[in-house]
Amino acid sequence: MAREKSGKKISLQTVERMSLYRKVLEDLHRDGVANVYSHQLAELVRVSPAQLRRDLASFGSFGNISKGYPVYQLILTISRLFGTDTLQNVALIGAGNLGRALLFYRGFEERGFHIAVVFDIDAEKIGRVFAGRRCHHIQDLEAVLPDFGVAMAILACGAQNLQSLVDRLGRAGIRSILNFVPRQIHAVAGMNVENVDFSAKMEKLSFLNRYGTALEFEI
Amino acid sequence: MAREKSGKKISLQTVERMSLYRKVLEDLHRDGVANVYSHQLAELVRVSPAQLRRDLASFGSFGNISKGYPVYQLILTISRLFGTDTLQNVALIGAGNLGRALLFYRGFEERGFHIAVVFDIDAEKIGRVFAGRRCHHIQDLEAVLPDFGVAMAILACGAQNLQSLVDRLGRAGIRSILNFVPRQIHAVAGMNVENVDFSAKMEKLSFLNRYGTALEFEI
DNA sequence: GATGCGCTGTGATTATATTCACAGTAACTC
DNA sequence: GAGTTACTGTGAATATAATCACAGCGCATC
Repeated sequence: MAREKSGKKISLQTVERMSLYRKVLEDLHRDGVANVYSHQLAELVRVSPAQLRRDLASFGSFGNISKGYPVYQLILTISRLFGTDTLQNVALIGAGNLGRALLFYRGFEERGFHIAVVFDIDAEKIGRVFAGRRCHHIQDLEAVLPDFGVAMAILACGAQNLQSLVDRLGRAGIRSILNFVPRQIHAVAGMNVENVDFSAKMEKLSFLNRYGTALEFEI
Repeated sequence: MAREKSGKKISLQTVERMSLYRKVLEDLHRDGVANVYSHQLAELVRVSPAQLRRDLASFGSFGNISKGYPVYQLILTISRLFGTDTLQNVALIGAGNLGRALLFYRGFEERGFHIAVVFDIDAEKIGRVFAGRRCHHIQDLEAVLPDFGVAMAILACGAQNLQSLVDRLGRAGIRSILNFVPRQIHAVAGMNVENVDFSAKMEKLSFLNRYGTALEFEI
């Protein structure tokens, strides 16, 4: 949990919502909107106005009391908060179907992340170039990584020896991992892990389909 | 929020953790483990033993007081809770890079979801077969969907006219949407939406890299 | 320059989630 | 069959998150 210098905590849930806010603020900016009131923005992201105001206030006050919040400036402030106001290099482990889809995905670049280097274990893929990036063998991780100054890695590889790969990444200076592999991995000291599990989301949706509207839940 | 017949609520956070539990329970089952204690399972998913016990207790008691929890039976119970003990058909909208990666992804099938039908807007793709599934034009949504009995859809398409597509899906009987498009969409009445936003997760990680360990947070 | 309006930021309150801690008990020992 | 151990399930306590509600203010209007 990060703290402001005044000692106020900023919760991770607030940080997650901040991504949402930024997303719709980008839309508003595209549409030429210069200022927005908390109740308008809150309506767009389906959050209560009070919560929005508290979230934004948690890292300083930005709202003009009669104009609302300045759209563009808020985008910049949130980007700075994330550290995505400048592009940062990330590494991709695994050039399978998902890995290659991520390489071609433009959303990362738009939000400040550049996949700079790719690793795989499949000899057939080594040396090939995917969307402008050459694929290296995972053996050469320690040798190649320093050239790119990456602090974050995306895991889209197979599940074999996953944890030892994570440990290795930690030793090689990786501080954060976005994990697409549906296995539980354990962060080494000081490392942060976020899991993306499509199926888990589907399971939640399937649960909601069954019990979400009917309030009685039978075993 | 679903309720048990006794009136106890089961929270969505509990449901999300249930996916984690099931994942590591599958691992244990593969390894031939028959029973597991709450503190062991809790350690594996990095959750407190008390929370694990409360989560599991929230839909009935299952633990044997001296053997712990029966691994296989718990997997079955959680599957039933999700409604994934039988395979269910889902629709995929968008056969771009991401959509095709999802078609080839085996994780869905393993967890009870079968992508049965694919739609796209790109004339070049209509009629082609991806991983055994023929791609239909999005125009034919209403005509084709009923053949497959799907209640869930995965959105992996472009952002244009996204909300009207969502409305259309709702009218065509889709009750849940897994949305990969990084735009905010609004569910119609009775519909559930889950968003998957890779970049948002990266933003959170990037934030943690900056402020996660150092507790002081400067504007 | 006085009045009114409607906004933000935030203390106080309520709701929700997590942890603590222990009663109750099955299995195992002697 | 009495004693010991170590577990589960759960009421009580705590911590965290969300909401309410309002003071205080900038701007518009007259």
